[in-house]
Order: sequence, then C-alpha cells, then structure tokens
Amino acid sequence: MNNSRFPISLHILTLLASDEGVLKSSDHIAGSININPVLVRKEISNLRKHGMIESKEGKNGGATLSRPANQILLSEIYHAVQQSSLLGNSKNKPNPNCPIGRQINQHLDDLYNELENVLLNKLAHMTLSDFVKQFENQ
Amino acid sequence: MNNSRFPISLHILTLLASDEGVLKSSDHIAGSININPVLVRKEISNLRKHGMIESKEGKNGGATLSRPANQILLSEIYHAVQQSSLLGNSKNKPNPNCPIGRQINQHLDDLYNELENVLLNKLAHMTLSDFVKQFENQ
DNA sequence: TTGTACTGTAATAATATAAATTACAGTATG
DNA sequence: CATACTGTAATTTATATTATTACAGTACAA
Repeated sequence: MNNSRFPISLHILTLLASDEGVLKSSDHIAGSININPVLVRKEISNLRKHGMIESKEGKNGGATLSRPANQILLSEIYHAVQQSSLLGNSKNKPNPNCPIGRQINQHLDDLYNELENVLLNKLAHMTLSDFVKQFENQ
Repeated sequence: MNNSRFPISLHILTLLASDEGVLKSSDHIAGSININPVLVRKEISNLRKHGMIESKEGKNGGATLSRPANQILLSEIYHAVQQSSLLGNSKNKPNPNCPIGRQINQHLDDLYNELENVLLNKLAHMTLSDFVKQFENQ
C-alpha cells in the first residue's frame, strides 16, 4: 500500500454516502479531495468494477453508491485498491546462493499474508456507514 | 510503509540471528540481500539506535545482535523502520470549505491508528527467533 | 607504524513510482 | 445540436526511493 489510493477511494465513498442517491460529478469530488479530476474518475472506474459505485455518463451524470453504505465494508475498499502487499513487496531479489537469501521471500510473503488477514478481519467489521457516522454535521 | 525498509531490516536481523555471536560485514549482508552496502549500513545504524544491533568499526568489524533473537519482537522492527502510516499518509490537503474534506484527515488518522494497533499487537507476539526457525538448513 | 579492511555518514546521481495534465472520443440531456 | 458530463490513453511533471561516489575515522595485524 504505497500510495494514497485507499484514502482517495474512502473520501469518494464518504462523499457519496453523505448524500445518498445524489449523483456527484468527478469535478465536484476532486474539489473536495483537492486532486485532479482524472484521478477521481480512475478511482471511480475501479470502485465501479468492484461493485461499490454506479456512474452515469453525459450531462447531469456522475457517481453514486450502488448499495446502502451500511452494506459496504471497508475491507472491500482495501481489496479494491490493493496492489502491492502491506509492508512493501518482496521486490528485492536476494542472492540465491545464500541459504537465507534463497528462502526469505517465501517467508516474508507468508508473514505479510498472515498480517494482512488480521487487518482484513478488522476492516471486515467496519462499514462505510460506521465511518461516515463519525462526521459531524457542519 | 512505502518502501522496503521492513524487509531489509528483517533480512539483516535474520542473517545475524542465523549465526549468532559472529560479526558480519555490511558488504557480506548486502551480498545476500542484493542491495547497496551503504543502504545496509544505514539500516544497521537505525537498528543500532533502536537497540537491536551492535556494531564494531575497523578491520574485522561488522554487526551482531545485541540480544538473543528470542528477545527481539517483530513489532520492534516495525517501529524502527516505520515512517508514514500504514495505508498511506493523509498527505492530501482536502478542501477546508467542504464539510467532509474539513474532517476527513482526522477520521483517517483515527482509523489508521486503530488498524496499526491491531497489526502491532500481532507483531508483538512474534519474535525474530520464531521467524528464523522457519528457515531450513540448506 | 603503517597497510588493510572495515564502519559511518554526507552528498549526489540515477531510477522508479505517483500524480497532474492534456487531449479527445463518447454519451445523455434539455 | 450545444452543453456538461464520463471514460480512458498518452504524456509530462513531481516526488520518493535506491544506488553510487567520496572520504574521514577506527581497529587490527604484520
């Protein structure tokens, strides 16, 4: 998880959940996050592929949640944006002639998977709705 | 955790633990990880500051564990290399005029802290010794 | 007492990754 | 059919990571 895709996706979903049923444009969302609208559209495209968002093209188009916020788990968002593993991929190519180097990537992968499961288990008990409820009406 | 400092530090410590009491040079360690020796020395310097490693300068110098491997927790290693937060820092600067944008970084930070605690709790129950035991003698 | 093999660390260069920007075809609406 | 959007590709720019160079300092051993 080396970039800010998780916070961006969560921000998008939070905006949509805070005004459920209303279509929001990528420009409007980008204005709230303060990033480029194209990045927002990319993340929306990704969230759509993962079944959390629906979007409508054309004039007055935009994005909206495809399900109630209390049926969207934070673990789903994590899965949707996850590319590399948690603590940094084992992208090193250790020396295969070293008994440690030869085996370490496998053991690192096992460790990461174990940690990731712990994290996902936690996130699977939190809904988007829980997250949005924390926001005060200001 | 956006770089590979955790795997590098764990690799260094694994090498030292696999041959406890013996001084290993940064060149030798770098050869196993297959990275630049200066990076290894930087990580060793960091691990030394965090009390996990001792090192000796000069000819025949090198690094060694400062405690038995069963007294080094993986959570300590995590702490030693940790810079940014888990899922990507809230480095975005959302629009303060948006009710969601204004509050989201605080809620993201809270969420990250909660997740990080779960992770650290898991890592605090794993020792370097446990990790090294997995390696087969080849 | 001096050559050698190391550490420690700063400064810089190279590379990889992420983010912003530009561009434009496609779509729905009024 | 003009307008306001989405969708997506291509490119540029910015930022972060990693490698490299350089060199002073230290300990050992002949």
